[in-house]
Amino acid sequence: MTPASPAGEPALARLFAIGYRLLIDQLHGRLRALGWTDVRPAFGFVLLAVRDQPATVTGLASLMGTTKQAASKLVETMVVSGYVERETGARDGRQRPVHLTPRGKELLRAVEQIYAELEQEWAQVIGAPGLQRMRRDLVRVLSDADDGALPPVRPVW
Amino acid sequence: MTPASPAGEPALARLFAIGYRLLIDQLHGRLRALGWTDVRPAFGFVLLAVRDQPATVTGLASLMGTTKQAASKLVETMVVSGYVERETGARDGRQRPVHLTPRGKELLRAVEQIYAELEQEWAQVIGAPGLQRMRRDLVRVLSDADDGALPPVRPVW
DNA sequence: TCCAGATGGTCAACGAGGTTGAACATCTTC
DNA sequence: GAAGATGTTCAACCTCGTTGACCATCTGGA
Repeated sequence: MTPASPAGEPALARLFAIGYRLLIDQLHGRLRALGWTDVRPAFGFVLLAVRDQPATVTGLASLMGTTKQAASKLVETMVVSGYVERETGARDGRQRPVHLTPRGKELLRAVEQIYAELEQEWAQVIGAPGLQRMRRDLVRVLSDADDGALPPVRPVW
Repeated sequence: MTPASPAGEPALARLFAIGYRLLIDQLHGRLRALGWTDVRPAFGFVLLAVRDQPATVTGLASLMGTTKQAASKLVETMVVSGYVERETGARDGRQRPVHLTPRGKELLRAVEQIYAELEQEWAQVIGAPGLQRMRRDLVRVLSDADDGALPPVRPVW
């Protein structure tokens, strides 16, 4: 549902949906142009989550707002593509922490590079301060709705 | 993909995704509480599109950024639920324009009421001017990317 | 110490909601 | 008037999520 606002201005919900799609599509378009052809939108969540330290499947699931099963499938896909690996022998024997492979780190670098360019292009339209204000206000209102922390996202689409 | 920004601030793409989900989930939660239990997120696109005049299936598809087949299925679902009807005997005999039923108008009213409340609540956190600025900047940057008009959204999720 | 319950992970079956491909009716144009 | 374009729908399929069941491992209290 993306209703219009009272005054006939486009609803924020609709604008968010369009903005998300636009950024994601552009990011993946440029990734594809660079040869990264097997990257799914949801990969980004995992890449970032395991960027600095390994993460468990359950942790990923709660981060993304999906079930453990869905997160497990996603990890499996990324393992097959060679972006992450499952560890064995963690302190807690039930866990199978996930970490980046060298290829995964390469992809992460490409993603960060491209995404920075995209936000840069936005800054050229609404100005860098406008961009920062938008980010700050969004963080404020979204964490307010979830007592202080950013809620999970479902990487649907 | 929703990478982090250079400085470690949350990526706009992620914030948009969270914001969209939040608004949509809250809207549907309140709709459900009022007894509207068979409303799917994508219904909103159709409700608004046919608000003032009928729309064709093809028009709805291009508005939402999906195939005509998907739009046709969506319309069929809404017909079954009693929110819209297909017209017959349009000027162009191929078309079967879709318009709101009384029940559909009722739902539209409820949606607009609730959605206005939600944006109102946002305004209480970031201020009405902040909300308007966010909307204005989003419209600016999004229509800039699509030569002047707001691009379609895929109502996935 | 040991067992009941909680937690991490995966397999299997299923469902929602999109896509592609094909068919058919109607319009448009030369 | 016939050839192609356009509007709509049917059918088959695919992706990616869910629920339900199951197993392995950890943890806490009797």
